[in-house]
Amino acid sequence: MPHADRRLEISEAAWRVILRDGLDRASMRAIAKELGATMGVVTHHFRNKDDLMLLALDRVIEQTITHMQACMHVYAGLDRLEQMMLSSLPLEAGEGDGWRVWIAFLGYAVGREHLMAEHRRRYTQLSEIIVQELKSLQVVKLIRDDIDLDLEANAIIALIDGIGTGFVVNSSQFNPEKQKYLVKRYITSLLAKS
Amino acid sequence: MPHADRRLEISEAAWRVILRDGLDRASMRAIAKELGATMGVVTHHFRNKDDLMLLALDRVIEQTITHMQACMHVYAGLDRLEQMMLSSLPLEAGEGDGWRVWIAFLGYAVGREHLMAEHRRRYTQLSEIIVQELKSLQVVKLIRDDIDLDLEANAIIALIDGIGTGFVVNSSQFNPEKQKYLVKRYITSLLAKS
DNA sequence: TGTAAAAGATAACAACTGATATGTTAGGCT
DNA sequence: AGCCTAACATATCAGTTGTTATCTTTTACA
Repeated sequence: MPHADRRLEISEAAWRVILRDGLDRASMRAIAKELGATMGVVTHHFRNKDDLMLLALDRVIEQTITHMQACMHVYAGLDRLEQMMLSSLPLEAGEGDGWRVWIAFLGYAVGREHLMAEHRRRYTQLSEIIVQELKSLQVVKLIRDDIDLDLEANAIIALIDGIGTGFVVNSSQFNPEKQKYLVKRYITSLLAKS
Repeated sequence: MPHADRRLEISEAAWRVILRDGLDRASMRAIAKELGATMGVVTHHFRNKDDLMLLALDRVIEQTITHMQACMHVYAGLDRLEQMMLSSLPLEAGEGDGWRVWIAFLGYAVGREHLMAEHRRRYTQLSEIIVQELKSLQVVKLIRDDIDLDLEANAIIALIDGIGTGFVVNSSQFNPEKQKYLVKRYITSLLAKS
């Protein structure tokens, strides 16, 4: 495997082309040009285009999960759940790029079962993390004990996805405060009655 | 403008190609072949490819809104809000196709501001309908009067989007009962205290 | 310093794209 | 019948795509 750093640079150039021109116009030539190089660089570091796109896609979700797990080490209890949810959202301006690329790839996966399976794999992975988080909150009786953990985890992902999608379509409708409010309100609905 | 019926047939063929092969592989030749005809049919009824895609996209959202407004005439009160939300969801098997095509187009709109603006237009339209519905429920004191209507409408759309997206990625996680449960639970959180 | 491998550049390829021009057929109207 | 227009078919165009092979340059190491 050639130097991983160069591969990352190329995948970042791919991101920029996708964001500027669209995923279907992110040809290997356009990506090389964005990088300020020729096609030879791209073909030397990637077997084929699918190989390149797979890395670009991986970096979207890996970034999310990494960011999320970083928050998990800092916080605890209900704060941790809140931060996990907030860390995925496009709170600050410019953080919408990850969401835009992700949506481009999700749309690209329609009609490509193997790519959709990759998305499904990541969804399941994310769901398991949240289930475990909810379970630990249930053990210490911070949230209700009659919660269907699997369903609740999927509902949380649905809420985050919905907000992220809404932000991509119309960023003005979800400023950071509104995003935080929706997350906090959701968590409140899970609290154990005291 | 040539016969509208034929244009609809072509746009339906486009849907089938998009669902089977992906949006970026829905070439005019592939669509014509799916229709059982040649390119001449497509070029005769559509100015260019954008014209075709615009119609295919319009039919996604128009279908949703039509379906929603049909429910609005039948039900009333809180039931009406519930039905409005449920009517957009992929409750029955095969109803996910609309969602799949919509997601394909949303991903396609990344990097194409004029297409994203079209999505934004529809989002706003949908939001206004829901705001009006919530307002009428507030007037008759069925839901709390301290609700930020704009934010709440966007939150409802976010929930629906999230569920729809989750269904497209992994249809097994949201069977009809779970979808209904999430919608009902959400509506419950809006109820006026009695 | 010499050399082998990695990195990159260039060129060519067949396949496919959207657009367009032109040829052919069918149906309605006078 | 004659004619005209919509509907469709066919062919061709330049441009772009991913892939591959073959060059040149740079880098690392002995």
